[in-house]
Amino acid sequence: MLNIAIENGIINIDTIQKKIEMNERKKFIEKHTYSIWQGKDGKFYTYLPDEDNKRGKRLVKRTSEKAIEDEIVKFYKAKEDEPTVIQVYSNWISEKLEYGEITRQTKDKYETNFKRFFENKYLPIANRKIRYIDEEILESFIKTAISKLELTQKAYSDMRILINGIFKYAKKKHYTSLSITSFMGDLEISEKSFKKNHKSDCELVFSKDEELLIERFVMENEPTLIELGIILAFKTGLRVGEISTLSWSDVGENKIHISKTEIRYRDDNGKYVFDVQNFPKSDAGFRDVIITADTKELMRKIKMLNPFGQYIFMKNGKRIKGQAFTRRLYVICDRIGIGERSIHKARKTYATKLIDGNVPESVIKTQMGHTDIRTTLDHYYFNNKTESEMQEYIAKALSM
DNA sequence: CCCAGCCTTGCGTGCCATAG
DNA sequence: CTATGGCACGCAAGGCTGGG
Repeated sequence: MLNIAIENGIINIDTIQKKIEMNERKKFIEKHTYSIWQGKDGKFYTYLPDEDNKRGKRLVKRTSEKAIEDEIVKFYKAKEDEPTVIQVYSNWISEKLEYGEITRQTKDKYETNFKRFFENKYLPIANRKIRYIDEEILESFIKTAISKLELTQKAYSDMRILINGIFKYAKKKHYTSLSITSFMGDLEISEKSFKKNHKSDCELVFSKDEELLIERFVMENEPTLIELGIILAFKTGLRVGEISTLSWSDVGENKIHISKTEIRYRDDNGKYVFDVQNFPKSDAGFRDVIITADTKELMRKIKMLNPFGQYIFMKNGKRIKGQAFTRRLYVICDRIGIGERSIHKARKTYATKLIDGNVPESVIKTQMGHTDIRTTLDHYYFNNKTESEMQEYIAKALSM
């Protein structure tokens, strides 16, 4: 059983902080081989190793036992070469990067996650020596983060990846004896402790009417490239990263070939780099998306605005970034008085329409670029019907 | 679990229309 | 002619979600 500093059911962070310090302190004092004695003057004495001194040690004197212990702890702490959590973390991560086990984008992700979880203001452990992190501390660390940082399940799983990675690496290097695998196996965390981000269906897709309003709003004025790109998203279900990197050579008579996507990572100076990656999000992402007659018409309109560019969607000679589409869609939603939704919701709307339209699953999978139809059904299928439509469907079914 | 995208927000800047 | 303010986009930073 793990012990945890809990008072009235609430983890006491101060207690845990003290415990970390106590563990460190105990360790150092045990390590100290010279004895501590009280002299006739009532003061406390001990020796500390000192290579500069002829005797190889120097005598220290303090007025209290605690003060002399403080001095011992300070001394060994300064000499301490045992790594902190953050040091283990960065060694682990650079090793992984070196071996090509993770990509640059993942490193970025881990970096922000590490800051978020391990350097949080409630119970940070980044700068603690990893050897003194025991199971009790670790459990408090995890539970504090979950409750104070209001983590979702997903966020916790991100945190777990780091914890497992760091502690497995630390054990391999003999920085700690703690077995993270068995610790995690024993750790019980209630699903209830996680924050849920519940979103209703109408926040996740557009209804038929809303899509119509958007299209009308765009087409009634002089549509810009960005706006036409938004319409394209509704008509093809493409990811925004795919739209923003389309070239005319990708567009065929009846289909659009998807082979590129927008990526972002930090360069060595920490600056963000937006780039075009010559393969889509997943292998299934390579695909030919069938387009209909009205989409072809749309493509003609787009071509008139930028017929010769390297990319279809360009402004001032530069590729338009994915976020420009999302922003513009927000504004359009505001203008026509419907709830703001991102362009990715156009993809979900598209998928919902295909499913409701009884399109064969194999076709839906290809159009969406999914390897498994479950992905589409689980994450892209929502109820975007109005109440009267729903009533109609149900009435029809009941009368049969 | 590992990976890679998407989402949201703040800020800077250039453009444009309009007010002063 | 200049100040001002809205708008749209780029850049950053950090959080969330999807995919195999």
